[in-house]
Amino acid sequence: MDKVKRLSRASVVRMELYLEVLEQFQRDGIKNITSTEIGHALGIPSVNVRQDLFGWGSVGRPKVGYDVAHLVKLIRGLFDLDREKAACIVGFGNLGRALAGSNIWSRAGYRLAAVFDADPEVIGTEFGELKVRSIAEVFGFVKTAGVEMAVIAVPASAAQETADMMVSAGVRALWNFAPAKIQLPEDIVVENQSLAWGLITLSHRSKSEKDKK
Amino acid sequence: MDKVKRLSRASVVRMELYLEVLEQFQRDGIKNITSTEIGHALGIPSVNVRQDLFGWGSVGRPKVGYDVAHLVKLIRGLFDLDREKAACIVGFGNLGRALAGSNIWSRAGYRLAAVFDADPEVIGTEFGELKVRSIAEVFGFVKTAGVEMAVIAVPASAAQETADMMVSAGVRALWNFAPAKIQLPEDIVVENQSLAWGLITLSHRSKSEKDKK
DNA sequence: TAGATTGTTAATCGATTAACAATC
DNA sequence: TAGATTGTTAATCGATTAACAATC
Repeated sequence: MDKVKRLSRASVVRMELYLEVLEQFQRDGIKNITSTEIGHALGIPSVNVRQDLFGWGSVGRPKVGYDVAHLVKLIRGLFDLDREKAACIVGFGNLGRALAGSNIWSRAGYRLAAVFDADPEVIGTEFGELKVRSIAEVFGFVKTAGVEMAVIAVPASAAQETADMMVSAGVRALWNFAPAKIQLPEDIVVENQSLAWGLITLSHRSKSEKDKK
Repeated sequence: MDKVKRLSRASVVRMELYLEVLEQFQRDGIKNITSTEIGHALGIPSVNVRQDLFGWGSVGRPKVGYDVAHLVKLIRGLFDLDREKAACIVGFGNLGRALAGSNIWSRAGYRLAAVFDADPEVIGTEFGELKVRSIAEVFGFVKTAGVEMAVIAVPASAAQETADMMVSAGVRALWNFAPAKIQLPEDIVVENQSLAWGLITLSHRSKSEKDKK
């Protein structure tokens, strides 16, 4: 078995930040950038930047730095941002609507192909170019449209059931906003982004900061 | 200086999950729970649970496990969830609305005290019991209402400026949804929850999963 | 050339996992 | 008592930081 090098999770988070800085530099027409400059823009040590980049095909020149365009291409490739991937949202409440209306999709290479809801009142209403579909259409649609990823924006009580349905319909990745732990086969990618957890973490960190004094 | 023990970030995330499991057990009227049961419910090893709990005043009895109510109180105390803290949202677009309408606040001990926006069209409109206020009111309101935390739900281009304003108005913690790195004094707590980053991470993990095969 | 910066290995640090004695 | 489970220390693992040679 080949030993596949893997980006640590911390590294992934930082790389996303590098990408933002790099694209800003690119827009400004700057051709080269040093690890020191990237680090400075983000408030992290330059060695951290170099270590993250090391081993992924980065090519930097001493005294000059890295080629901005090359680094952008490298990171976008690593993250698979340049391939268009079809996604859908399940649950069209406030959160589903907020996500549908945001501009995050294209930036990460996703195309929002469908929106599903269980509420007959909501089904059939239009949102931009999308029409809200019934949950009943999931199986057919996911297969024909080649949907790879589903956003779980349903109540916690329906999260597991919804996730199971999407996976058996053929979806390989889930972005879960329900405050519930979802159990799925290991080869399904689940990224949890429960807002409740974020808020609780914030409460904890605020308290810790206060306790310092 | 006293050496203050700190929860690692990973530990914080797990503790939030424990709390959910514990409160479920509590609703079911179960008095005791073992680390094995908690671990099993979440798919993590029991030793991990015990190690997280160790040193924070947990009291378990061999063969019996931990007292559910005691553990709940312990974690809620650690996270400061039982004290009512005033919060506000800045930016009342789709995301701000989704957050305002969600039920996450009380769970983490926050009370949504105000909503601010810059758009004259939006200012003055009502949302539940809240009226959308003008940004101009921030300084007065934060001080009199004792607002501790602000949600940054404005476009990335306005994030830094908005954050600076909130901090100088007296807010000590920020929950930042803008895909921008905000630079602030060290004693201000910033929790980043940029949705764009989550989506990019998902793209990366999907690709890694595919590459395994 | 001298100085700055990368590439890479080694050392440190912190978190997870293993081991096991204490105890109910 | 025997067995299960906690509490706690030690070992392992992985990520961060330090060090420094290579090189532009």
